[in-house]
Amino acid sequence: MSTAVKRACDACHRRKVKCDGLQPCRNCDVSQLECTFNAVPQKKGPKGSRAKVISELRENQTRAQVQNRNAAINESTSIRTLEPTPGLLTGDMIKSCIHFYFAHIYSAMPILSPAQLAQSHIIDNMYFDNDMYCMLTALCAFITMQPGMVLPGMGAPTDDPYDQDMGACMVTSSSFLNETERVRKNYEYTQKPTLNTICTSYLLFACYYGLGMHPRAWFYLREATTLAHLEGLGKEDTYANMDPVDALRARRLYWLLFVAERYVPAVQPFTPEANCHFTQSLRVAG
DNA sequence: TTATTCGGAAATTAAAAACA
DNA sequence: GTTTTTAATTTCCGAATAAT
Repeated sequence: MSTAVKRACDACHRRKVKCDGLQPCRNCDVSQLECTFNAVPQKKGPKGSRAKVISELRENQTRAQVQNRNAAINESTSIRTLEPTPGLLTGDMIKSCIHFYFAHIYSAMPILSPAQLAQSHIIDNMYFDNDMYCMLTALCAFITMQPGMVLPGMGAPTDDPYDQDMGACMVTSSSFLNETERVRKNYEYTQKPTLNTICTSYLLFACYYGLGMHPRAWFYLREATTLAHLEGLGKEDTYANMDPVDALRARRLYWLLFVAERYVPAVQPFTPEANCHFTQSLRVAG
């Protein structure tokens, strides 16, 4: 390799080509450029304390390691949090809510089938069926906020809707509500909606309506209605090929949505009484 | 085919640190 | 003080790209 010149001219420096150091240099001569040395060379060598640079690098590396670790933790957490939470929805809770539903709600909201929910494998398989899991969590969220509902393992209900048990019910209901929405992000429920998908949207509407969160409630009502139309529940032909039990559910669900969009009062502040009023208004409309 | 550009390896240089 | 280490800067090789 040829030795480097002491200093390359401005043009050779800019062009990153070897300068022969002559005046003018061969490159400038061939290119018919003025061969100049106007650039002021920078001072070479470290500036300031080297120890400072090393400690700064160490600090940066440590910071990067911490950030990477936090990112890894966040990533694993975000993946985990979209899965159903083991143990949150117990068999006892589901059975209690289903019992309460058929005893007090079914007459006003007959969108679930007693025969279908009586099958024991539903609870056993719910962790493998996001649609069913979300429908059950939404159902439990709605039922546990109903006045008179007693959580499994708690005492008899009182007449005071603001007592401690009622508070526990609302906390439980809220956790089921969050669980439903969280797990729903885990799969594309709008791609192949089922009756349970539409029921879940409807139950979310009912929950948020009961909580006085009307914009969110109307969002879910509209979602349920849109999914129902996409599935053709507004056409009689759709029911011809359906299982008779599902057809009955679907027909009731469609008309319940129809009624809810037109007759449920638009704005009400949340109170337990308002929640009762909502359930009663469904009975009247039905 | 020739000319030009430019990424980056290697060389150069000087300041800071280590050592006697 | 001298030597070693480290880091900033420069030179220019050679691959990629553009121009003819």
